[in-house]
Amino acid sequence: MELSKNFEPQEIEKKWYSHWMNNGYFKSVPDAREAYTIVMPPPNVTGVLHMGHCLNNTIQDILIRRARMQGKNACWVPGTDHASIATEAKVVGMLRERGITKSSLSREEFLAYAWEWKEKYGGIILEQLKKMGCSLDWDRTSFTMDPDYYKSVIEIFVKLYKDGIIYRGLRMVNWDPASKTALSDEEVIFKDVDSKLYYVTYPFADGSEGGITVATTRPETILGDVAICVNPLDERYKALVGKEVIVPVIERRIPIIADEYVTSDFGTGALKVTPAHDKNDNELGKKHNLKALNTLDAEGKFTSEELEDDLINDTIIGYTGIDRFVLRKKIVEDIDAIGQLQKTEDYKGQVGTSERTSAVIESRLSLQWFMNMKKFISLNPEIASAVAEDKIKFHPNKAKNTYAHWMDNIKDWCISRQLWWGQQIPAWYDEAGNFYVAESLEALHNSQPETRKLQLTQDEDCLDTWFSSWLWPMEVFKGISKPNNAEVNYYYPTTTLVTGQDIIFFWVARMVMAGYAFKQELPFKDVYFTGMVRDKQGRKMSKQLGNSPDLLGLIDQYGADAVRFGIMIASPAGNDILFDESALEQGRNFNNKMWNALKLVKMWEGRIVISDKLEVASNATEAINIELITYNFALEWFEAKLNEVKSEVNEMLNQFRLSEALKVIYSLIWDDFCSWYLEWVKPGFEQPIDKAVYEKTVSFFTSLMELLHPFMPFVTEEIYHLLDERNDDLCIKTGNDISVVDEQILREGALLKSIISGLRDVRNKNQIKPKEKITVHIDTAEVDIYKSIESILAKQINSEQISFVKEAVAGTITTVIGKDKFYIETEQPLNIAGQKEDLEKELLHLNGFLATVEKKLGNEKFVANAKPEVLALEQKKKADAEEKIKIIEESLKGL
RNA sequence: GGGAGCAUAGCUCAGCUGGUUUAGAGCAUCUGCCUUACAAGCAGAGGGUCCGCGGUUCGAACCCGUGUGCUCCCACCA
Repeated sequence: MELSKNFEPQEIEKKWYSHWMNNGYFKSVPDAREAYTIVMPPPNVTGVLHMGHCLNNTIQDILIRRARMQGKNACWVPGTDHASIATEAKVVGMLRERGITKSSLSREEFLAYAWEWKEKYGGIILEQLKKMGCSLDWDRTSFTMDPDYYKSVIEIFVKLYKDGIIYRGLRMVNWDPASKTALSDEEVIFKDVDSKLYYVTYPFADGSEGGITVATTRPETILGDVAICVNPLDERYKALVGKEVIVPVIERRIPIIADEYVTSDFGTGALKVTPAHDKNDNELGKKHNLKALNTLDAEGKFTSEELEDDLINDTIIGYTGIDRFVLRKKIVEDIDAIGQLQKTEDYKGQVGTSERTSAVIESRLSLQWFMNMKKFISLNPEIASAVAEDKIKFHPNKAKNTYAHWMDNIKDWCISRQLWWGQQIPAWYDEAGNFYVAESLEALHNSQPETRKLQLTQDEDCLDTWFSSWLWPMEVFKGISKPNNAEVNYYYPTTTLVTGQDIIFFWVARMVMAGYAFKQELPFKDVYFTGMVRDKQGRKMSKQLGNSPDLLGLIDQYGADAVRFGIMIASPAGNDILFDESALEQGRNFNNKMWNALKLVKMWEGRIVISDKLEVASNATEAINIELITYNFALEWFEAKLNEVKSEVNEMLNQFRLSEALKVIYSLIWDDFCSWYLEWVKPGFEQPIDKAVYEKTVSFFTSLMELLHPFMPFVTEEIYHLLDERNDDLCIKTGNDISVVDEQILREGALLKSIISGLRDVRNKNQIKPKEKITVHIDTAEVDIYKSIESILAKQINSEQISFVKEAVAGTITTVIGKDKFYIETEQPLNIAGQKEDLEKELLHLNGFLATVEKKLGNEKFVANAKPEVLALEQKKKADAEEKIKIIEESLKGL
């Protein structure tokens, strides 16, 4: 079969993915084997695959494929999250394009559109994961609004309500005016903004001269002011406390009060108090018994509904319906016009924005559902201790602190959202305003028959998305809807969770809570936190910057394996990765390298000769024996190298050091296998190859593919099948065991490599043409070792003859490698000065080195305190250095 | 404002228990090669004040202190 010049991934990827699927390799059912379970962090149904998903899912696939090849029952569960805010926003946007407003639709009509949208677009991201080679058990695909899942969420809500953990209350919440819903604290992102500090004077109500000046960043809330507050110790204002001032524009009389909360050295030391629009002001308001006057509606526009009628004047009526930011400018102008604006200063502040819509958050007084987190955690103390005590291990470990800190400072969780897309809150209101919580209306009627007579309407709101996703690891196995079923008992707790650090609070912490609270068990044993994928310059990837590459385009261009390689090779555990397309090129080149190695091996296929064993025959000629010894050396060396790397890789993967493991495999394949081993055993042009060498080579190559497969599944599966006739697939191959490493042969291999490199360097420096053959005379104490590597050495440095000598050979290039002297015969003119310079440079280095060692050994305290093995090592270093120095000095004399 | 982390070659990073040949890898760079698997390649080379300063130690990239510069998390001083 003719193999293409380069590896061509497209067809091969399609072929193998469907082959794996057709054979059901990714399916998992409980059996006697140990389970290895990963639940995929469910992407939003609105999502398209981006670099973050690519990193995250590549890591999961590596772990799951490795587990599968270790003979474990590997189960990786895919799915999507209904993502209430994000999806509802998309659907509203889609409807707007069709000229439909959400408000013109009933809840049922809107949800019909939403489901339609979900069916159409919701699966795209999962299809894209197939292109990456992700070995997910697709039969288990779940959705956080599947009927059973939905019911489970409701059930948990009712349970927590009955336990007194969920409550309803009027609180200051984070209000997103764009999506007109409350948000949890975690959904608010603070951003630095350049704003202004406006100094506004409130004149005294008694008509006396002057007034009190406050500094505010939010003049648009002035109409809701109910007091001015100063620090009780502030000498400037002490006398004014208790006086009344008049709010500009609205002309309301408000008192000056005192509270330690106010810092005297900020602004003017006087604070305007607006309990309806600021969390702190609200607290202050409660403490001092002040009214909260709301002046902004759900969309952040001015409303005068709560203002006293007799204060409403034409100016205020003119403000009606004006957006808060426009209103800010307008009010400032109006205050300036009446001479009460003292000055304006630039000010750097922070504003909270919505994680989903980026709208600036309003603090707003609102009736919402909350979860009492302190109480919840106190009932399930393992939530905090499991992570602290490493029952759940975080990688990197530092995430533990973040988790602990959040737990210690946890606040109540606002779980209601003013949205329709999501699990509707199972609470019903009667006409008197009482509410009843139950799984369903029917359940309510059954448990409280008297409610049958009431006119009940269900709460319009739905639950925070994370109130459903926290059940993910158990409910994908129906752990809530069908408690203790065989599947959940087998797969839960799951093994490893791979996710971004950014959702440690949103999701990871809450899954731990749910695990202990609802199943009395941890949800996973290890959590691998990935960093963020940034661009080459370290910037976050974002649509605005346009620096987010098109992942599918990259897969088309480089192949999925190359993309997986590229994202993994520069991906230190838990740190951000700087994505650079050149890493993908490296991956593509790596594919080609392996492909070309395959081509070489396949070329040998037709010219295999049999020599039964690679053993030195007593009756064979010396030349043949040397050849055999050489083959033996190469085979044994690579065998040892392979085993060494296998065990390193194993250790690294156990520690989640995936990037390092990949680097080690890359180097094993490219350097040790291709550059060294294959060159060593490669027969001359159109020469035969020994059967045993051929078979060993195929077996090595196979092992390499096995080792690499979790990282680069397609190319390895393809090569696996092209190497030999197979009736199995690499994807599910198990038993790539590690044998004992022969350390001695590894040392000899290292020596051989250093001599080859050293002599090639001599050739380069002396401008010996690649085609020119040289003759090498070696002065060494270890002729035996050289005998076993002689023919490899000769071939690798293009030498026609190697001989062993005991003294300098005249008219040759002299060099020293290790403790051996080499004399090279060449047709090129000798560059004595150059050789001298090199030797002297080496001598200088060795002398410097020797000096440091001698200094150590000359230090009595070192000799007295250092461990014996350290001392012995230093002595060996000294002896070695001295020996080498002697050899170089001798060589220098000979020049 | 509080906390965590980072700083090693041009770039991205290893360096795990302080001692393992006066610091390692990949990429990039330079030199020479179209050598019959591979120029998306081969061979070789150069490149470092381990952020500054101070300390502990027989010995420090590693431990401690301090300064500087970055990054992240938490916290609504209007």
